Order: sequence, then structure tokens, then C-alpha cells
Amino acid sequence: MEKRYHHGDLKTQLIKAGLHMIQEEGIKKLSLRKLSQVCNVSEAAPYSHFKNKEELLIAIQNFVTEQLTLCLKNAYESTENSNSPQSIFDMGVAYIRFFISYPEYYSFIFNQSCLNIDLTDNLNSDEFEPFRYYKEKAYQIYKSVGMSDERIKYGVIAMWAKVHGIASIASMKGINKDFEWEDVLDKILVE
Amino acid sequence: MEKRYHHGDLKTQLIKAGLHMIQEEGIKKLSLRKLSQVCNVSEAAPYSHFKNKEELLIAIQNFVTEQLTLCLKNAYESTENSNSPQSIFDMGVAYIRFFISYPEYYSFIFNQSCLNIDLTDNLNSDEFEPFRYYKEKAYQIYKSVGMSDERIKYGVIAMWAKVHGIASIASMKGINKDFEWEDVLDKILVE
DNA sequence: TGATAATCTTAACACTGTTAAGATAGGAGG
DNA sequence: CCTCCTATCTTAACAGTGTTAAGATTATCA
Repeated sequence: MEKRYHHGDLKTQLIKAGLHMIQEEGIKKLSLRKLSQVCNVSEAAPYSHFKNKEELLIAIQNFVTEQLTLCLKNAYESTENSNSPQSIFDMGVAYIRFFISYPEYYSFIFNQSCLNIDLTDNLNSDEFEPFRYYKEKAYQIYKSVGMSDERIKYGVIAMWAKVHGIASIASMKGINKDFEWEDVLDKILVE
Repeated sequence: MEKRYHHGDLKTQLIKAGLHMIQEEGIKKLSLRKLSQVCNVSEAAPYSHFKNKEELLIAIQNFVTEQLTLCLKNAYESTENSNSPQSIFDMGVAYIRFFISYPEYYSFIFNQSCLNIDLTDNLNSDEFEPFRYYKEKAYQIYKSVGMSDERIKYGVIAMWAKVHGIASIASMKGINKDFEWEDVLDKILVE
């Protein structure tokens, strides 16, 4: 395997290697220089594909976000009758399980201020797919059950907050070790 | 104001200055060297009081955590009848308001993996006061209302997850700008 | 007073992100 | 096929970071 001057597929390799490094050692250990080394490329090479570190992280963030959205869609569509309250529950469980499986992803997606970087602008209410998708489907379902718009508005956000809160707490390493989340999700999630 | 060789109160000054810097520019901009400069002291001086940057951050984290606990205690005790479900609600609102007021604090307390540092060990289920206090009081109250232990166990964690989730979402800059959280807390928090 | 320990400074190290200047080579048009 | 353009990559440097070692200063207390 000879080394060529032009890598050929550096951009996607950087994203993949970055994601891998986040899973293995956490974002705190991720540096562009180590990433360049892994990709067998000089330290300045990434700057041909990303304006700076932030842009690379945003690319990785987008990749992870897409996977999360896929999990939600999967959960929604795999229910017998997709248009039932059951699929709202299923989407919630899928969301929580996603962050239990990859705890590092939670703070990577939602934590802006700890990085030397601000990923916040990439997290707009309307553009953040998982939020958008969940709310849209939940609205449809509650509507079809005949719930009033007023109740839907607050019901959806309340349910969503609970789901997100469980994901947040469950993805913390130190907190709530006494809970085997997987076993009690159904009891906590039901109203 | 002459400069003495011995600062005299450097340890507490570092914590105060650090907290101030976090509020003003976020944790990402906080560096020991800038902190030393603010305190009019050399770059290695902090190492006489803290083993490393992580220890200083833990000290700041503890300070913030104490303030949050105070908010909860205040909310609990200021209710007419402290031992009523109303004070559970009040504590939840206080918790959420705390992080709406100081959004930077949320990721500072709960975000481990983004820092070059791991604050997680400082966040144990039993030692993290706000969690402990809320759960303890909620348990007492539900118990006095005659709720079963089983229902209490899941009810408390479910309510807590919702509260924490709202705080989490509401403290995000980019997300859910469409919600004026302060106005709708009562509608979202009630079951 | 004098010794000990706490506190602070200076100087260096390795590691970051980032940029400027230039080398290489892939690909389009002649 | 050749040439030129441009994307991509390298080398070398800069400033900023956390951290440590060695030594200076001074507070404390016997």
C-alpha cells in the first residue's frame, strides 16, 4: 500500500475516523493532528476540505443526527399501526436507546459550550431532524385520536421533554447507576 | 494597590474569576493562563492551589451545584404547605428557571465529554445534591399522600426526567425558540 | 530568631489549531 | 498528446494551551 500525494477520499475518511475517535476516546481527545496522522496525511491537509475544526465537527454531527433520525423513522414505521399512540412510545424508546448505546453522542450533539467551538447554530428548531420528525408524527397521531390543538401543543412538548430528559440522564455515566433504564422504560414513559 | 508576592486569597479568587469567565464567554474560552492574568498572578500560580485544571473546574462545579440546591430548598420551603404536591411542582420550576437564567451552567455541570476533562466522577447519584434533594422530598410528599412505593419509584423519576428534560431543551440556544418556556411551564409540567 | 512549609515566579516542554507559501498531480480543453 | 488550471497536499512557522521543574519569596510557628 503505497502512499500517494493525493489521498483521494480524505474528506469522508476524516469524518469516519473522527466519529470512530469520538466513540473510542471521547471528543475531548479528538484533535485534527491525530486525525491527520490516522489518515496518513499531513497536519494541514484537513484544511483543504474543512474551513476549520468546527466545520469537521459539524459534518460529523450531521452524520450522527441522520442516524438518529433513521432510528426514529424505523421505530415509527415498524409498528403494526403506525398511526397509533404506540408509535409515539416506540419513537421515544428508540431515542433513549440511541443515547444509551452511544453515550458519547449525547454531549457531542447537544453540548455546545464545552467545546472550543459552537455547534449551536447547527441546531435550529426547524432544522434538527429528530426533533422535527418526532413532533410532526406525534401531532398527526394525537390529531387523529381527536385531541384538541391546545392539548396537543403542550402534550407533545411534555412527552418530548420527558423522553429527552431520560436520554440525558441515562447517558450520564455517574448518575443513576441504580436504574436499569432498559427494564423500566415502559413504566416511566407511560403517563 | 501594590502587588505583593503572595496574593493572599488566590484560591477563592480563581473560583470567582473562573465562574465569571464562564458566564461571560463560556467554558470554551476559559483558560488557566487568562485566569492567572485576571488575578494578576503568574501562569503557574494556580498549581499551588489546584492539582490541575480539572480540579479547579470541579471546585467551580461544586459552587454552582450548591447554588442550585439552594434554589430547590428555597422553592420547597417557600410553599405554604411544604409537604404538598405543590412544592414538587415548585422545585421543578425552580430547577428549570435556574438553567434558563444561566444557560452556560447546564453544559458546564452535565457535560463531561466535551471538556478536555472528565467531571463525571464528581457527579455521583448519591452525591449530586440537587438530584438527591428533589428525589428525597418528592418521595416524602408522595408517601404522605398515600401513594404506593412502586408508583412512587417510577413517578418520581418520570417527573424528574421531565423537569430535567425541559431544563435541558430550554437551555439550548438554537432549539425551540418558538417556546416562551416561562409562560407555559405550568401547562407542560402538570401531568 | 530561625527553620519549615506554603506560595509564587521564571523558564521550559509538548501539544493544540491555524495559516502562508509552495509542491504535486488530476482533469479539461486545445 | 500536451498544457494549463485548480484541487489537493506538504512543510514550516505562529500563537495559545496545560503542565512541570527549579528556585525565589514570605508567612507561620516553635
